[in-house]
Amino acid sequence: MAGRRTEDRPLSFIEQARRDQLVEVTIGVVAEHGHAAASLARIAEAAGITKGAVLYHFASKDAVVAAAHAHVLDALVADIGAAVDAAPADGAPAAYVRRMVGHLAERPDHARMIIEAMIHDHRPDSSARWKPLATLLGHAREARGLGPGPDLRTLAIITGGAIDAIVGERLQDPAYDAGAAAEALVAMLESAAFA
Amino acid sequence: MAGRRTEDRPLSFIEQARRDQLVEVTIGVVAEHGHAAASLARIAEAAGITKGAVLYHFASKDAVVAAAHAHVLDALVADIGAAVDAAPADGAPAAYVRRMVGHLAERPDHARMIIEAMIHDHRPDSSARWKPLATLLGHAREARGLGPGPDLRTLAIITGGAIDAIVGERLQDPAYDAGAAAEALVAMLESAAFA
DNA sequence: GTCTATAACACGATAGAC
DNA sequence: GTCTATCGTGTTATAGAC
Repeated sequence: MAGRRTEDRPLSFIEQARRDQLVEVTIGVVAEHGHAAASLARIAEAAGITKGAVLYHFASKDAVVAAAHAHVLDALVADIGAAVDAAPADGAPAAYVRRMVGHLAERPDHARMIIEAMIHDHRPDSSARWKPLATLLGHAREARGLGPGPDLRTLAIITGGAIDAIVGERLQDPAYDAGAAAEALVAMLESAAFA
Repeated sequence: MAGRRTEDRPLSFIEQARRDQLVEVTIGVVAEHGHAAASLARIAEAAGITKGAVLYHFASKDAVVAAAHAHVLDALVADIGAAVDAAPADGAPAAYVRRMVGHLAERPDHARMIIEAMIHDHRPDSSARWKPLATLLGHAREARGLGPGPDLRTLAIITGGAIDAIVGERLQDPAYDAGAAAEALVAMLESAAFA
């Protein structure tokens, strides 16, 4: 054991910097080659160091990829959370859709990383995906003084899938106007939810 | 070269049967473990033969998986094509959505195989996905005597993504009513396309 | 803190026995 | 037509030099 980290002592500044760098290049590698082809050798090469050095800073290859995944997910929830909090209750669903599309369209690497991660653990609790939007839709309906309407779970699932497809199209065709598509989706969603 | 097939002579009946069996088990293996983990060894084990025997019937591992992919795709397009052809022009988009959700909900293995395949070649021409539905929407609009409306490409992309999400939810929660979700989606689509 | 060297294994594919 | 045995490569991870 040549000094390999096992304890939970605080990270030194330079060690934190190395980890940040590795997370950064791992996002790029996964985005470009996919999760399956993101080998330790490729990550190390992209970072300009050796495989052994990577495994000094992280316990395993999966730990590197998990850290990269957590990083992009944190950025996503922070951005969407701020946008939703800044919107009035009856406009929160629209803000959610707009910011989700905007965030991922602005960060193609993050979008691809999230897609790859959703694929890799192929038993993700899908309710984690649609619950937040379903909750926002429920509150928005209350704020507008409306009674019960169409199934919010289905509405949230449809909207989530539509967001993925818009972002995916934008990834493949950078000329595609994802913002306009988001507006079309918002119009469809509000017309269905607040009919 | 121990008799390995390289020519295009017709397949014998038993050879065709072996290929069909291998395609069948490969669909199951890919659906369960994912494309990346669908190794030659696993496919061979699932079929009850050895790796060498698999590679006698197919030129490579990729050829086995490609054959399995082609099989599920053929079944999909045949089923959806028949449903669309049987519907009137102004009802074709609804028939497309209903049959797509129905077909994939009834065949979880096929659905997972298609998902995995879309992931694997991660530069698929996405227009192949939305063009057919966009065309149906255009014809339906003409059949109803309507003028130009919202962007059909975006409408088709949104609908396609929503279908994927509904099928995905159904895969994870077999109790989820995919049929009702398809009806909700059809209502949203028609209200947006034929407004 | 980073390196080299290597262990131990899974992969796809081929060769040749039977 | 199917087998065993094997080659060559790529993989994660560890051990130990520096």
